[in-house]
Amino acid sequence: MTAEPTTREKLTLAAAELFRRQGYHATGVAEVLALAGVPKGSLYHHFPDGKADLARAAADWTADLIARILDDAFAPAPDWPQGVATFCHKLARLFELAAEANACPISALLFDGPQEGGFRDHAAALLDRLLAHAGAHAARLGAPDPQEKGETLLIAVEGAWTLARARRDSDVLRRLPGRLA
Amino acid sequence: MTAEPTTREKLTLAAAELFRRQGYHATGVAEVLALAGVPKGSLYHHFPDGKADLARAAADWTADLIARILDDAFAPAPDWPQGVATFCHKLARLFELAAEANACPISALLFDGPQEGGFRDHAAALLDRLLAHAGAHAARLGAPDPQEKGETLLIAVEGAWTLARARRDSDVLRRLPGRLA
Amino acid sequence: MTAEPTTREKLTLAAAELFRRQGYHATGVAEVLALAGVPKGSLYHHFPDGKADLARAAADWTADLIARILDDAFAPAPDWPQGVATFCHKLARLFELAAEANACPISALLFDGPQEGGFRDHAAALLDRLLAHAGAHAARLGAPDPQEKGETLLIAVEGAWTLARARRDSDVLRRLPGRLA
Amino acid sequence: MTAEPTTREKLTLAAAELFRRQGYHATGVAEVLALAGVPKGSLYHHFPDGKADLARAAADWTADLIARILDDAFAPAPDWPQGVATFCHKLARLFELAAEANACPISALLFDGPQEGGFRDHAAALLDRLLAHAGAHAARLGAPDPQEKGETLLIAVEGAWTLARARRDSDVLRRLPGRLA
DNA sequence: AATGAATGAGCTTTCATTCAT
DNA sequence: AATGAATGAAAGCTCATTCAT
Repeated sequence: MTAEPTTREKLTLAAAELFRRQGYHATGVAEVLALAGVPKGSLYHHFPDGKADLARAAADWTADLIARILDDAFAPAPDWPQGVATFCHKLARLFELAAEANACPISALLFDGPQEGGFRDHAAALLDRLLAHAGAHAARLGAPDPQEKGETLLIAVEGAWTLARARRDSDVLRRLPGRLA
Repeated sequence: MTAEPTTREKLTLAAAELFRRQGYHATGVAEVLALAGVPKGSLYHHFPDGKADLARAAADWTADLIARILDDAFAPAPDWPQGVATFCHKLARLFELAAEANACPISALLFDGPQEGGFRDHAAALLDRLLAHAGAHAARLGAPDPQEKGETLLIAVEGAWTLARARRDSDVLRRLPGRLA
Repeated sequence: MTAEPTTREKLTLAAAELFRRQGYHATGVAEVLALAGVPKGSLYHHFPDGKADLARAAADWTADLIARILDDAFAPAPDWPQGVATFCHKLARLFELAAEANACPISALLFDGPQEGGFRDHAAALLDRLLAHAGAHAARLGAPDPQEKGETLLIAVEGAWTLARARRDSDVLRRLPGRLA
Repeated sequence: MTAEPTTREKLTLAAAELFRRQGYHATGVAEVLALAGVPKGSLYHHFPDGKADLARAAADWTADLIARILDDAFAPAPDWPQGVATFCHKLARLFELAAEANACPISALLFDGPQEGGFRDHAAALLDRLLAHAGAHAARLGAPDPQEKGETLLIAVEGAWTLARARRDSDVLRRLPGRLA
């Protein structure tokens, strides 16, 4: 039995979904409210800074999602390369979930947001946490140069998602481990 | 002797610059006109479809720029890896030119544009032309699997630009050849 | 030993302060609640008609304040002119209390309030009471034409406060008795 | 044959009228646009800072109006007191023009406006110009202490308008010269 | 009596575009 | 071809108020 999500959660999820699919600037708060099923006035009760706050919450939520996928892929892995392979397959499935306009969640959360406020620094901090997270898995699995391993994984995944999106083909992500070898 | 750029060229350049730095939706036509130094009413003579036309012209211009950089890097190269190294260094310099908010020109032109019209297909075609271009250089230089070489280069460069942007550090691009080896 | 003010008193004081400083329409109920340190939901228990009620209470409180200042100035005065002089000096001190944006409390309470409801008539009645109050002091002190004396005092004080405010200089009020002579 | 007023003039006049009658904060830009008969989008072409710009323009227009009334009253006057009398009668007529809610144009333009931006200083400068204007007439007519004469006139007129408004009686202004004697 | 979430009408402003000259 | 005024839909946000606990 799943509890009814709170208004705040509904808004965060709707924002994360729409900002990723359409981008921050291409998405209106009215769209977010409609998808969340929440009336206009409620937004500013939970997110006093409005759309910018929504972007922060969506970025946080997305970073948590990626961290969880990293853990799911690497926790049971016997070594780093097999963890990478599992991670890429999981991302390919994530890619397929949103049929149209699959912006990479990581890029989307990092680079499209309010220009004012500390959004960019906040996003950069989230990325650093993700890189540290990946690096920790690499170290635990005994990979040499664990921090660089994490960075390389991120670079590869970001680039592959871009090509997958242009081609509308999730297999670009699935074939990524082979390309890296 | 460089001729005074035409109004159309001024608008295209300004649009390419701003769309890359801020994104299509975050940029207003008024900003483009101001940067181009062109009066309000002129836009629709040169770009009858307005902002969407501007996006197409900016994407074309950017694709030409990347193709030119590819040629400059690979034409004099003795083999594929050395061409890759030169290309990455040239991109690092391009990255540094726009001090702030360095969106990757390739990603920016591909994914942020008008949702209507054939923009997305147009952008995908531009990317395919760039991949073919890179693949041709790989073939000419005798690299095995030339088409895949081109794709891998694109993936690596896209991902590295992303990390470089988050870190605000062009060296991520300069160190990319070492990482690929 | 001063008792802790009631919620109603806290709200009235905060409203009187803010309505005078910024005007009724420029002040949000949220601001009043914040200054009073009272939670959102409490307002409508104490002031069922909401903001309009708050305006009435603030006007009443302000009228009482002015009446008290009149009494303090004129009760010990040997004659009308000396009472006027004391009153002007007391107002100059009141002016200085609120460093910025010193709207005259009398004007503020009279003319900026809800447009509906009997607010305007209520405020006019308060002013008449103040005029009668001043007139009574004039009569008691043996001034000729006591009612007109009260009116003239009000006119002078209102006008002087206006100039003092524009000049940000309380001395305009202090020099008023000399000007009247 | 009066020329059709420009859009800018229509907006300025409508704003001056409504801001005086209702106050700056109680007036919506939509009301101004409706009274001016101008579509929404045009406002920001002529007044880039929107409502705040409108307040400045309305204040300027009102200051010019008062200066003109001063000139009309004092230019033909044989001495200062007779000029004052004429001026007060002209103001009484102005008072009657706007049947309801007759805020004093001078006070309204000075004290109710945007809180940010240099509005307050701008308004204070306008008042100083008006005071200098009145003082010049006093000097020309040979009145002693001409500058103070101007200030006293302003104080009296401001205060009298306030009482006239509360009483809804323009005669307060007409009787002002007698009171000053 | 007290509380914080909920509510939607209304606010000012920005937008890409069109029109008249 | 060039220009600046005009246009109204839509944007993000604030508001006083009501509701459920």
